Amino acid sequence: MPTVEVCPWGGLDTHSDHPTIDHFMTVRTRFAPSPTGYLHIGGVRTALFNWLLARQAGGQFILRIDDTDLKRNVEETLQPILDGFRWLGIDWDEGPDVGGPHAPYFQSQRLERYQNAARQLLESGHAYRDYSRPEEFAGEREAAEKEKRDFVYSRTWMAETDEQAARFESEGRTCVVRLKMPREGRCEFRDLVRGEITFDWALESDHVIQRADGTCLYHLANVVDDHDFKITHIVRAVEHLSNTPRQIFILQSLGYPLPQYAHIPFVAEPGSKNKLSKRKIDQYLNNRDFKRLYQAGADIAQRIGVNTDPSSFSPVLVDFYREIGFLPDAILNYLVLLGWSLDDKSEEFSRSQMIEHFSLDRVVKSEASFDSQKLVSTQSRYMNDLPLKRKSKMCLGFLQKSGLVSDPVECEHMEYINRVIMAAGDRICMAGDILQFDTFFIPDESIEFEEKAFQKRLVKPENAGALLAEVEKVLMTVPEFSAKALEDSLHGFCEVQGIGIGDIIHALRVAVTGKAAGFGMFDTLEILGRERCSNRIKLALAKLGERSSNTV
RNA sequence: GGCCCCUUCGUCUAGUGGUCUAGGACUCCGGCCUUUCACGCCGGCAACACGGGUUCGAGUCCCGUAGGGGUCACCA
Repeated sequence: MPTVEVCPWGGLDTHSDHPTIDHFMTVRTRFAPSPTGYLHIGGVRTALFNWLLARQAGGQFILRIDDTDLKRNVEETLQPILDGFRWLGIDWDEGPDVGGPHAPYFQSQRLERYQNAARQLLESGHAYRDYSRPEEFAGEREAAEKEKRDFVYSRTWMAETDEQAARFESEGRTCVVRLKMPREGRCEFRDLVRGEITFDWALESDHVIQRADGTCLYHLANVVDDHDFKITHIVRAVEHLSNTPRQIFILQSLGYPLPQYAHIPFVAEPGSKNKLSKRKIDQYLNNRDFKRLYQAGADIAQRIGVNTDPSSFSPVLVDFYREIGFLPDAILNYLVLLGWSLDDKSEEFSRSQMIEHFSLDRVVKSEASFDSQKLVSTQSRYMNDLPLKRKSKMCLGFLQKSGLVSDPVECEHMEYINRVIMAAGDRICMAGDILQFDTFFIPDESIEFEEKAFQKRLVKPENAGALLAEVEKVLMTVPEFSAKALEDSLHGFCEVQGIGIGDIIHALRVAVTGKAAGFGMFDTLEILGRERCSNRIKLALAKLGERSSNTV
């Protein structure tokens, strides 16, 4: 078996120039997460590419659970992953919860299938019982390493007949099943992203596919399942590239057709080419942009009572974005451009546009670093395009979770919230940003004046207090308390006083909001309303009076 | 270390031998607008890893070198 011809179902010529889709067969792709308790952003990217391919071709996207080796509570650790996909709108046609014609979709429930395949491999001579003890096998490998030569197992403890097996067993040995890999020739296959790939068969070692206790290993399970589920395109991260020869060997030995392979680059760490990992958050936090995103998220999370421990709350995990009010479409748009592009200009892709335009032949080969800035920028664009109603609904959730607004919300209060959100405009990037404008939702007496701003705008300018007191009178007498009328009145006031509008507005802003920066001044006044503006100005003046009497 | 893969601005990318004096996006830096912040608008900085070929001509093809990454489990 020196060379492999890639030839999937339907007689598709994989060496043609149109490798993406075979119109004669249904495209079926899959994503096979391990139930780890969280959904990794890199995994989402891989799933997205698979999903896109299936949706584009009108095929199926399957979710299969790789739990062969896991003793932990699968249900509990799987749920966050399913929730994550649902939130993102990446739906699966077959898999957990939805079932399907090839059920079960949990590898832990398919052991028998793998054992049958192992038996078949044994019978056809493509695998053998190996009675070596672990230290014996390892010893051979270490010896090879020491002598700096390629390791080729001697197969000393290989049993191909029952007599041989009996002899080893009489020595008290137990056996595993190993692949009997070819020792000459090359394994050649075509990768939809990388082109022709070649490996020497002789360098592939005899991998174990079944343990002594009868349980089977990942590569066997993987290949058997992909075949059983009729997967046509294996789109996976490039770290699986070197696993492909042994999988092809299993496939071939079992007489199964080969799927199309596409090894996509993985998502790399910010500013490096290492694979993005959940465990290295502390290190990523040294990256300015990454830290900024994390901090923005943590600020929001703290106010709504979400744990901000970076081991479970981090920009590497999808949950992070859901917690702080990102839009799924924005995340998908960002991710689809991480390793894929349509042309030299297109940046915006709705779901349907992604489905329409995505193609594996435009996937790049090199790894793409995770860039939190660009993700935030994409999110910001999507948020600004969101209709007010949806934006308000998202923001309302955060106001309620932080206790700023009652749940359920009163109808007339909703109108007030809408006005705040409209005035905030693009200052709200993620929905949780609404909490930065909490000043509009607190009782007047709870207002806290930013110390620095208070000093600069109220304490330091000599006549600020007197001016502010005058302004308060003006506000009380304005016939209509609207942004437009307020603007006119205040401009008029400034003219009379012979000052610029800038001489009063900063003090006014600090007085009514407590903050140095915010939305348009007149919008702010209108939203707050006459009475609250007056209350707050009086509070500010009182505080100012306290100050001067203290310092005198 | 063996094998495999990758290498264009800080980042994501366009580019398939000839207006590429390398285009776009994000970031960054100026300026304008302005009552603050943000937006917006205008402008700017910034890249073909290196060395050999092939060719009239190379970011684009070939060969080396260097660098980076992945993988070499009775993990997935």
